[in-house]
Amino acid sequence: MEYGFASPRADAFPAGLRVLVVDDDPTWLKILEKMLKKCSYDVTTCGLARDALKMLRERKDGFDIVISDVNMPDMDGFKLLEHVGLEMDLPVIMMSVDGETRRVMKGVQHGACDYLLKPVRMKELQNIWQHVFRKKINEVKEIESLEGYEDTWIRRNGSEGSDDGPPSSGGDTISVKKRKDMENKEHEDQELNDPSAVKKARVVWSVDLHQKFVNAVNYIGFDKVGPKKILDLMNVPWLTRENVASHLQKYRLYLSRLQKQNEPKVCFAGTRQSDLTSKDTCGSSGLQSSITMPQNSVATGNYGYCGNTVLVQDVGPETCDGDMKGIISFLPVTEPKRTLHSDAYVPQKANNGSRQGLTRSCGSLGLDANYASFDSTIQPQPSWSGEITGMQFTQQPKKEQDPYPMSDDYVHLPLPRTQHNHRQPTSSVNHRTAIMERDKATSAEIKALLIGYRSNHVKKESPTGHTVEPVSFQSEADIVNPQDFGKMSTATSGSSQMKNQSFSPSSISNSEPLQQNTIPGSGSFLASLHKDLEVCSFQGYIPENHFNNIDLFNYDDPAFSTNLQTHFFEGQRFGCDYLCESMEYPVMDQSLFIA
DNA sequence: CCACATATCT
DNA sequence: CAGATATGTG
Repeated sequence: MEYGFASPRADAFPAGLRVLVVDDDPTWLKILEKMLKKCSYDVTTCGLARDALKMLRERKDGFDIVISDVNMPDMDGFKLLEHVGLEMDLPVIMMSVDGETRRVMKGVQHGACDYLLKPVRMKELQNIWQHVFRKKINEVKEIESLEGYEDTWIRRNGSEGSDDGPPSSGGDTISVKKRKDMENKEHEDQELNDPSAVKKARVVWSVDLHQKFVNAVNYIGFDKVGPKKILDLMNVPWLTRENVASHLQKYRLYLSRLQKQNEPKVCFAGTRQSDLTSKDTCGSSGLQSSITMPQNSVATGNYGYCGNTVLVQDVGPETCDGDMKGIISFLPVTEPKRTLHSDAYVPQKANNGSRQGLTRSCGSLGLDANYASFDSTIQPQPSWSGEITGMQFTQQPKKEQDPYPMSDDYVHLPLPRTQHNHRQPTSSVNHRTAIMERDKATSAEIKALLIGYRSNHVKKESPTGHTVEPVSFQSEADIVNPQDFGKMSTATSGSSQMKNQSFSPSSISNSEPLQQNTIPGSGSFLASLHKDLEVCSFQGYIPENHFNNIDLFNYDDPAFSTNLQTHFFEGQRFGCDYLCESMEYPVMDQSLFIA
């Protein structure tokens, strides 16, 4: 079966993979070209990012993958990456001479599917096709995940503009549809001419969909969510308000359950983070935190499970340094959520009470304190939202139970995917049509590992039209002092405290940071989570490709991804560039990685 | 009537 | 259990 590669030589895949290499250094360009050709790839080189972009735009389906240098005079490699991610959803591999983590981090955050260090080795190039392949697979999965929607899904084809992706292997697509049609037919027979009697197709909240949902929720702000708003934000045509409402109901339930679980153990072990004002530049700080964190936690012996512990153990300290892969896996970034003013803890109607509490606590989970200071800034989202254990958004019932749409990159690189999924509001939605046979083995293995989140960014405007804080702000506030990670611990269920935060950055305290998840033995949630992690992540693969890390990362990643996405999205929305500058994702949800 | 929360059903 | 649907409220 073909994989939908537009490549003329799809049959010989990966030979013929169309690679676009962008590097301002002609020497490198030559070298790479040679190497790539040796791999039987169809190589196109380009010395200017601008030209590359132009080329890509002109020949939308002309390439399968892009390899770009980071440092280029005319256009920052990241910028290019960003554009590619947004406009054509192609896998992009970044490369540079130095492996400065911050840079790599940035690349990753911008959606690079891999990051190569020069000199690039043949072996690495030989394997780049994996990214393309993986992407294809993901696309397929995505489609599959829509099967549950029966006819509704068809609309996707029509309504969504698709710039995306290579023409699918229509055959499969069709077959998928066919099946649906059949199903519908059956129903129709029963309900014949009374359309009103027809039951609505059940919405299957795939990881993906859920992801969007969570994104929307976060975006709106926990205390302000409403089905309608979410629906709008999600921008999923066939979804109804009821669907969302229902899901929201479950979601809340889930969250409150979660909260309850952790609530009891309240304690303060957090340290004050007296001044966060340090003006660290994004990426770096995030990175730093992530990297250091493990060490700290280990050293400190504190709640070792500050998430990364697991990773630490597996990865080994060395990783904390040069090894990108390792680092990346630490990327427990999380992103602050913007909220209209969530700190304002506006008491709502009585019946909202519970929710409020929830909100609050969620906040606390995510270093709320840090964000609390700004009004319409960000708010950490309940990172655990939707992940793992509890709320199980459907694992697609269909074909093999691959619950998680694979994300592009996991298989071999530990890069969380951020990328290409972010689309401009307008161009939104990918249209994936390719369907291919799934590599069973692969999927089985990876299966639960990742939750590829695919973002779909939210719509354009904040519904309320409120403005967004300057990002820089965010950066400062969000940055988490690595040192504090080791000490994170529980806190009261934040609510009370949070709401009274005196919104001043300096007073930010970390006292109630990761509370819930961090709590030792705080319940089965953790326990089970841990188990899951172990089971899913390590089985069999540890030794390989940093899998362990990525696995972990992705595994519970919905939150992360969400965050990343959101953040990214915001970046786009608000201009963009801040992304590059303030991409730092505070480390936080390590709790999710509890060991 | 709408949007929402909540309860209950499937 | 997840999601749909019914009911009640503002």
